[in-house]
Amino acid sequence: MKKVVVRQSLKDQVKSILIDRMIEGELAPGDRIKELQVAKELGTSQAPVREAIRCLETLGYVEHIPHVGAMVKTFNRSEIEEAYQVREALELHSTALIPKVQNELVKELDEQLALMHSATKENNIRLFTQADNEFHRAIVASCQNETMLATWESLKMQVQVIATLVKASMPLDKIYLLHPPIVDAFKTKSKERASLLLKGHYTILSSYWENLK
Amino acid sequence: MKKVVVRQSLKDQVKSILIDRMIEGELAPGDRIKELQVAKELGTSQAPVREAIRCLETLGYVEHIPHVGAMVKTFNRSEIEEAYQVREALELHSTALIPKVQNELVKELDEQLALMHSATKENNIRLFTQADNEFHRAIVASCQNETMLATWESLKMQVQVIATLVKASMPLDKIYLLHPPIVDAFKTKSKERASLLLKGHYTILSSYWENLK
DNA sequence: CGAGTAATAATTATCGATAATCGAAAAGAT
DNA sequence: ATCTTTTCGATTATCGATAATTATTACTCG
Repeated sequence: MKKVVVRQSLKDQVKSILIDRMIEGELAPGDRIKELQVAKELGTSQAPVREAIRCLETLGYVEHIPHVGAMVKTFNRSEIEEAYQVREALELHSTALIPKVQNELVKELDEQLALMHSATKENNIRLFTQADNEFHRAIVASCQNETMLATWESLKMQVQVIATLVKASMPLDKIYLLHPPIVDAFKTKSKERASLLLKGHYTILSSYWENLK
Repeated sequence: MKKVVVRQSLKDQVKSILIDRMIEGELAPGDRIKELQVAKELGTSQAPVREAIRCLETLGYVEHIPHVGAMVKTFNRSEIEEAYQVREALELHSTALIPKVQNELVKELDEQLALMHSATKENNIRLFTQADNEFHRAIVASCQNETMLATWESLKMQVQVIATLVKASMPLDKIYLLHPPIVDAFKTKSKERASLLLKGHYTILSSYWENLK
């Protein structure tokens, strides 16, 4: 892998740093992000920080109120449910759009399945979630529609929240078991069956989510 | 209607002006947008213009290359096709999600149907496209999912392009005729049938689009 | 004591100027 | 003549400072 000179704009660097802080939990939902404060910490001026924040805003990571400021976004129940429904729509249609099921896809699904399986044994929610995400992402990616994939990825944050919450209360092995049949359907080139199973997968997870009150 | 004092940030004003220019055709796809030039024209500094452009970028209206500048986005064939597929996915799933078909929806669809009909007679593509858009928007809106609607609307620009092109070559009355059956299906509360017809509508339009070469 | 109002502090929004970067044109080398 | 290097103009990216706005506190008057 070539390591070319890194020439990243300050805006991009600030953005990365802020995202990292969110992942690490240093920046929790509801926290204020003050432009000048961050600028001072990172040794830049206000401008790049401001741009980075606006960028995070469009990604749906922060909420911005004019003349007041930005804060890390907190998702309410309905926003999360909504995002999940959109995600389902995209995945089901993606499945239908796959021109011809490639071995590449099946291979990727099998790999993520294995990762999910081992994460289940260790009860590692973080690892499980990651593999789960890659699993579903692979399906969307395989329909060769960049716009579809970009749209799907724009829901990442909301799905992250629901995933963590559901997985904390629903045993990982139960979630895991929803996936192998889907791969089997793809292996037999049966897109219709895969689509149905995927739909069932969402129905079951939704009902678990409903009971989380 | 109350007319409260309008206090719009410069960024928002610049954004509106630039969008207007795009609609009016003063800013055509491929045109450069130079920050300082626009700032001078509008009598502001560079900063608000810069923010406005970044905003348009995330809306997908302009393309921005670091250190080079922004230009009005031109969509290529595949981007347009892709957006159309995503839109189909969202509309089909929205139909399935509608909890109970409300009279409100049917009424709205009927209204837009009438507008499309009169636009057909006058052969007014602009008016037809607008009604057509509202028709499909109403379906997505009726599933009560704000995220779904926002996602759908994010594809506006690409769909605008395909709509104009297809309608220039396919007679409006043929397009019009695809819609009444959908409304009928909703009237009889048959979501499954509506979904199928909607799918057929997209299949037919896609095939027309394919032949446009 | 309490409601309304003025002063204040904190923060964003905007500005004008400068630095960094890119693309094209000019100059030089082979 | 062609390719590379240098220079230059144009434009974006960043800076530090100021204006505008909001939220908070302190204050006045009944």
